[in-house]
Amino acid sequence: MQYLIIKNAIAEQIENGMLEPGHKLPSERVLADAFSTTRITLREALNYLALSGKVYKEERRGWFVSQEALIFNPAQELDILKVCKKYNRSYKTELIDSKRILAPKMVADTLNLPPFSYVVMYSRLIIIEGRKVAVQYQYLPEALFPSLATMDNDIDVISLLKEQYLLHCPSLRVKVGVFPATEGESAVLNISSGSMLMDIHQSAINNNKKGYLLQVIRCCHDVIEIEIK
Amino acid sequence: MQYLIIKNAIAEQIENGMLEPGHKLPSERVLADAFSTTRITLREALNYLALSGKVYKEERRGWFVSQEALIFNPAQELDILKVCKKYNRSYKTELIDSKRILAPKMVADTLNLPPFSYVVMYSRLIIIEGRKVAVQYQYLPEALFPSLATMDNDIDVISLLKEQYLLHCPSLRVKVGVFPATEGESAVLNISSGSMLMDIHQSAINNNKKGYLLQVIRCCHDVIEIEIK
DNA sequence: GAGTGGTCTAGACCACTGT
DNA sequence: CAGTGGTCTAGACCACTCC
Repeated sequence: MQYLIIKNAIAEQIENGMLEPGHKLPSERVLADAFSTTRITLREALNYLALSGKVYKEERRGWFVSQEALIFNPAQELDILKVCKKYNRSYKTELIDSKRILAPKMVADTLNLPPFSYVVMYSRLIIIEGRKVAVQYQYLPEALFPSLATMDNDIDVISLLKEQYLLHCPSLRVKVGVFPATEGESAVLNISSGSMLMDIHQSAINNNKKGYLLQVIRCCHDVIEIEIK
Repeated sequence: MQYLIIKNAIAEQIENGMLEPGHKLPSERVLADAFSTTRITLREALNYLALSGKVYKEERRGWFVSQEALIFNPAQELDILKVCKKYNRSYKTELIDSKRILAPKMVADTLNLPPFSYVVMYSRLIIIEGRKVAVQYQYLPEALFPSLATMDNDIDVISLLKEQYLLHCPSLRVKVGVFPATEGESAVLNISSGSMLMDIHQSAINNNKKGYLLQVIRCCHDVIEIEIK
């Protein structure tokens, strides 16, 4: 199988440090020529390489060498940017949207909200080392955070929680899966529609079974490794 | 984009119950004809559909409709077959291999073993509803289970642990990721080389920091959803 | 042995990116 | 505007599965 040979050849170049994290690979046509094959076969090799987390693709921009994965413990940590800091990675977030909505079923179920509850939702784009790597959604029940309903601006949800609630919360409930990107996520992350994202749900529930935060992180799978201790 | 239209059309058939879990889809050539396209484009649609966990492929056998995912809590449960029982799914395991080996670095690190420790390793194939869905590896330090070294046969590791150790273990340490199948795994699972598998590491460490089990489950990603409470 | 999926060729056109 | 990736066509041959 030619595509496996090509995949391994490129993987070796990366492991030997010939291609540094973040760098762009030569264009598909150049690589196809170099391996005396067609673009279809070459793309097959790159797609498999991407599954292994060694390279990633940005829509219409090309293929890039992945950084080493960040190890993240979603049962104890809400703030993924803190992990970036630990790894000395540059990072940035951008507010995509914030709004007050009727709690969707998934949110209401997770946070044990009564019917017709409103939640405030923030969605943010997470950018690490200049790469758009994840979308983060935070849902806060309006009943517990009445002041939020009147705020349009970005706020630091995690600090807010720490002040008000987090001390009473022994640990987070976590759900992890792998699901394809929605249209919207593909657009903001610059990835092809339907690519696979790692899906991390973290919910903070107090001892009275009241949920005060659901955070959903949808992240390119080569970026994060999950470890729960 | 034609392939997205095809993907959605097939997804709709599944959601409407026209295609039942476990059933085989028509052949690629038939489907390509039905959508007036080429096999390449049709395969692209199916590949994306597979990412979303709605269908899966068996090597050279065809495409099948996925079952609903099992929800599994790896922080509290070692035995995935118990979960099958809960969901009323038929299941079976087959011993692939059992041997005594020098602990690989990953195992020694996880279980805090001294250099040159031996471990006993069992690998098993997990079959649910007739489908080969996962490979399970169990590593037990020989020092803690001296009787195992002389045994060739299959044993129920989980029962053994429960008897000897598990009562002292408050919870398991878990690591989750997404990694491609190795050659060997592809072969036993009947999936294409390099397809994506969900990777679940569970380690049982006692209060003296002695590790007495590392279990690694490598599972088709449409089969399991992970939930940690 | 017929049919299937796995792999590959050799092109093509379009929309978009980067300069 | 040149070059890139995204998508698609219309074939082909092989190895394997299933009957």
